[in-house]
Amino acid sequence: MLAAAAKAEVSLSSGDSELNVMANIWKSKSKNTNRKRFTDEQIRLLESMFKTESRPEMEIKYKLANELGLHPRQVAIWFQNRRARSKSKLIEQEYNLLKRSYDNLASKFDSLKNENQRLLIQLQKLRNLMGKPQDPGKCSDKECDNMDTHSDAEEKTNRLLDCNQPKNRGPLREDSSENLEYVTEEADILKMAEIVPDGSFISTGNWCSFELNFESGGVLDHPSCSSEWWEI
Amino acid sequence: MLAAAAKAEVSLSSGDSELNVMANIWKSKSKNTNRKRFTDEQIRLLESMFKTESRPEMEIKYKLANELGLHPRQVAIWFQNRRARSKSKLIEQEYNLLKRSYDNLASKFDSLKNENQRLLIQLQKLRNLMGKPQDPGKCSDKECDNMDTHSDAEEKTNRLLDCNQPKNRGPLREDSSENLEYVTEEADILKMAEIVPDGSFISTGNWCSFELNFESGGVLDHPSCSSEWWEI
DNA sequence: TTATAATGTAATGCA
DNA sequence: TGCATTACATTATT
Repeated sequence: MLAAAAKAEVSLSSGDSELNVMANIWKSKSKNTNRKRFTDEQIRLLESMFKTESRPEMEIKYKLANELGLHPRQVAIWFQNRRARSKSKLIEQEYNLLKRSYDNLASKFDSLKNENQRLLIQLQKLRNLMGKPQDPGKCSDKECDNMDTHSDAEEKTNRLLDCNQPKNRGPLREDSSENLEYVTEEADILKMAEIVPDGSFISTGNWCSFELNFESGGVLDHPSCSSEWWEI
Repeated sequence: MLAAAAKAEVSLSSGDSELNVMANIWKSKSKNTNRKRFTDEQIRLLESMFKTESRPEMEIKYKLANELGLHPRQVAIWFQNRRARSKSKLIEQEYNLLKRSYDNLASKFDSLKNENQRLLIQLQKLRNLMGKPQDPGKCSDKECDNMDTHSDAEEKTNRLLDCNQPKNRGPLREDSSENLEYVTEEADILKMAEIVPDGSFISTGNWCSFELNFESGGVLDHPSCSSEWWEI
């Protein structure tokens, strides 16, 4: 036995088959302590303890160990592993939560786009009804600008959305279909907007560039303040 | 180091209860002694193998084991553990990806909301420009007034906002009911915007009904922003 | 120094 | 074989 340990030590530097030796040692150990897999009873108590206190004091651990016929070390390790497990589970939960949130937001986004389109149509119809829609002198500068740049803004939105699509591979698989729908819809909206005879379509540079800015998320800590981008 | 190992061995032969043995083993702060870790060389080869094939054939495993001086079983287990590791890493990656996607979409949603609001305002302006806005039968009493319509829209969106505010801090809250509310919301807005007599949007229930559910939690999160309503 | 959180890794056992 | 679990190691922190 002692020879075996010595051999392990020696083979450390050789870095080869000492693993076998160690494996044997372990096996013999675990044969002695034939307690892989705690019993249900043990698990139950540990679990209930974990529920109230995920990181108990030494004393409690000792008490637990005593009650369960385990070594305090085993109890401590169990708690460690348990914490790790619960953490990784938490991550998964948060992922699912986030996923649902995303889907929800996506559907809202969709609805909002539809509404936007309808509003555009309404605007179109209204403008058509009024033969000569806007006379520049009448409306205040800003409002007038809004009017004139309406389709412009729309186009910006389109571009925004369009360039959103390719990089929006985030929400995994099924999202791609949504993206396609978005694209189609946006194209339609764009067509609608193009009907507008005011010709205020200014293909200003690519709005995608602004997209690239906030990839790290932190930039948009105040997303509701982002209204400036199309306010131009 | 060798002394430590020897100590463990001795306690084994002394025939103590196995718990004491384990205790001694633990206490013997096995510094470098217990090197069950594979060699860098071994890891390297395994790793490079894993890159090309994460679940190799039996034959390959045997060959690897032979080359590395490991048991085939060890090699198989290594691959298994390696796969598990890479999987959990993948989950984390996907979470981050999804998170970015969410933020991205949220900002787009925000922009879209702003534009939507703008469109509403424009519609209102146009309507005001036309002396005779809508036929009374269609629109509700309040909406037919000049800017009040707009205010109504704001109010509605405010409610939408309110129900969303609580989860403003992060996408971590469940909000399955929001969709329904939003749909109603949209319909109302559309109704408001509806001036063309196609009669598609007959008035539904009153939107006031859902103003009671939500506490305005995170409204103060972005006090400086005028876009609080329409907020997610 | 001890203790332990956090992370990684080898191995076990069951379905 | 896949998966959860046990045990242990390593590193960093206090």
